[in-house]
Amino acid sequence: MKEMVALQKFISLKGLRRSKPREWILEIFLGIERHVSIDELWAEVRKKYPSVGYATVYRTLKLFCEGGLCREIRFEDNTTRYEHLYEHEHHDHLICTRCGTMVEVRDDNIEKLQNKLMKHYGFLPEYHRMNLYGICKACRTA
Amino acid sequence: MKEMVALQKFISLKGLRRSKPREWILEIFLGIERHVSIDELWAEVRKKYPSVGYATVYRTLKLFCEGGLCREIRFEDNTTRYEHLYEHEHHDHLICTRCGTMVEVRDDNIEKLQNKLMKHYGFLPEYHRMNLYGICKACRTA
DNA sequence: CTCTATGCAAAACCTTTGCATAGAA
DNA sequence: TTCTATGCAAAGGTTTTGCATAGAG
Repeated sequence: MKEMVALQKFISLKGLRRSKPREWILEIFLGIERHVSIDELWAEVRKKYPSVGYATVYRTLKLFCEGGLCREIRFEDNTTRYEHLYEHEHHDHLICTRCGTMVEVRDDNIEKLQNKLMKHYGFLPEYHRMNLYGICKACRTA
Repeated sequence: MKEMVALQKFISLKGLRRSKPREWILEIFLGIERHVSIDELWAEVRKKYPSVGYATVYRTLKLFCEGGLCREIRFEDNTTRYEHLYEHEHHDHLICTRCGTMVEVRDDNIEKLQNKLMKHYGFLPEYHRMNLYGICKACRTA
């Protein structure tokens, strides 16, 4: 898949070396659509490739971030998670405070106003994080 | 001050007890307008009240949060900080990626769109966190 | 008196690193 | 061969807790 190509390209570019563990971790990571923590990803990787160590997953995720394949996100509940980034558009999150469900959203009007707001305060916009918390439909009708 | 009254009220309500350390910590906390980490606050508290322990500051900040006096915020750079909340309006942050300067802002149009967005996805809005990152004027002209 | 609050130190976590060995190029 | 990558274990940080004592009600 194209992410694997992007990874190998990035690896060559940096003068690093291809390796099986990196390919395995990317394969498993891409197969999970949720945002995963290192622990969760490690557990999943080990199911199929038991030899992989925690530190490798840790270092590999950092490498993926550098290579533009994923993004680290820190939530209010003290957890650090990683989400797919490669060819994914920028998006924000709606998070259910009951069940934890997360929906990726994007609203161009909000984006515009955010940039306008930054400019108004003299900032050159770079990026942003917006998490909207509430109770999802399923939880409200349950 | 009114925050002190609110604190004592909250303490009675919960069947807890008043104490000097709690008053001291609140006094120092309110005197700092920046967002502080536990360490920073502890250092400031000790300057005036050397007997106070780290764990007390830690537990007291949690208590303040419960009592609606402060809010814990976790930033992308892995730091946990606390900001005043009592009778402070909701606000978001503009953060300079060069110097770390933080500006508190509020944009009602954005707020409205955020609520609209949540409702569109079936969420009952509760609260949100929005951090906009960029380069501030001072850093750009420096 | 009774039960909470505190300070200290240690435990529990999570993140990051050092090092000897395996593996790419 | 020469470096990088890996797994393990241990080190670093930070957050949280246990416990004996002080203190509030």
